[in-house]
Amino acid sequence: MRILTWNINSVRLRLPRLLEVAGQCQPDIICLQETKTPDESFPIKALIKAGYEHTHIHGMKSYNGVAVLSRVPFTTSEIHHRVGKEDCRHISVYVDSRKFGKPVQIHCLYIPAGGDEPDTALNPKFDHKLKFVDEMARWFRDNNTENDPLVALGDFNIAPLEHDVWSHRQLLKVVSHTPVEVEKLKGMQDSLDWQDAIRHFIPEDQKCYTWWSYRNKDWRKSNRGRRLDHIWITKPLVPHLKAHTILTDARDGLKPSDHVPVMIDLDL
DNA sequence: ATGGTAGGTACCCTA
Repeated sequence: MRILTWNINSVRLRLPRLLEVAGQCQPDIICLQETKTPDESFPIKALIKAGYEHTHIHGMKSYNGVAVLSRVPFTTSEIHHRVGKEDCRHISVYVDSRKFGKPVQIHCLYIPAGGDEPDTALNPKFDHKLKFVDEMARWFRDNNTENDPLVALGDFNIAPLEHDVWSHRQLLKVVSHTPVEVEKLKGMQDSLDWQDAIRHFIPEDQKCYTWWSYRNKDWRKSNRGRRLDHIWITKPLVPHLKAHTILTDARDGLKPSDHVPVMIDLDL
């Protein structure tokens, strides 16, 4: 089973790029963030036509929005409201698997970006981000065990490791790489002893990015990237993890998202 | 130290 996550930054504008990625990579399950559209204007027909007959979408006007598009059926699909808001940042689906006595849960997350100022007293968006990550940690721990097969993926808006950013030193005070966020994300990772599926393949001392700002003139040349998009799996899934792909080339071409798709293969 | 670009929307918000 091939699972892909992508912060698409408007699914309506990016539909041709999405169909291109789907055709090239043939993922079984596509998880999107920042779809930026209410469900009634989600381009669902084109995706069904492309083979993604099973859809779980949860969007709103202008901001946020998450979606799961699948070739395989779900047994359950859920919408989760976080930190007392209804801002379309967490949905989940359950997929049956022969390998486990219970379904595999897939959680599609769009963690708040957190604004510019890394100070909760001055910036409510940063406070919201930290509370969101805390709540995720608590919720995963309260609703599951480390023996359950779960996948958590999406735009986490945090680059936790030194080599998840182009300059550790220069980004220590930049939202996405501050010590307080990294500590919160560690708390979330500890909640179910989550394994970082991408760092399973790419050593921690090697640079790895999934996002490059639109503000850089030549993103490839300057290469000031960050690894904001993640795929985490619980321990029972680790023996089934076969491959990963970061579709860096998707940052090129006509009307690219500032994030690139990230993918894993699980034999389920 | 600053400002740079993109998307959606409605004249400004978020990233």
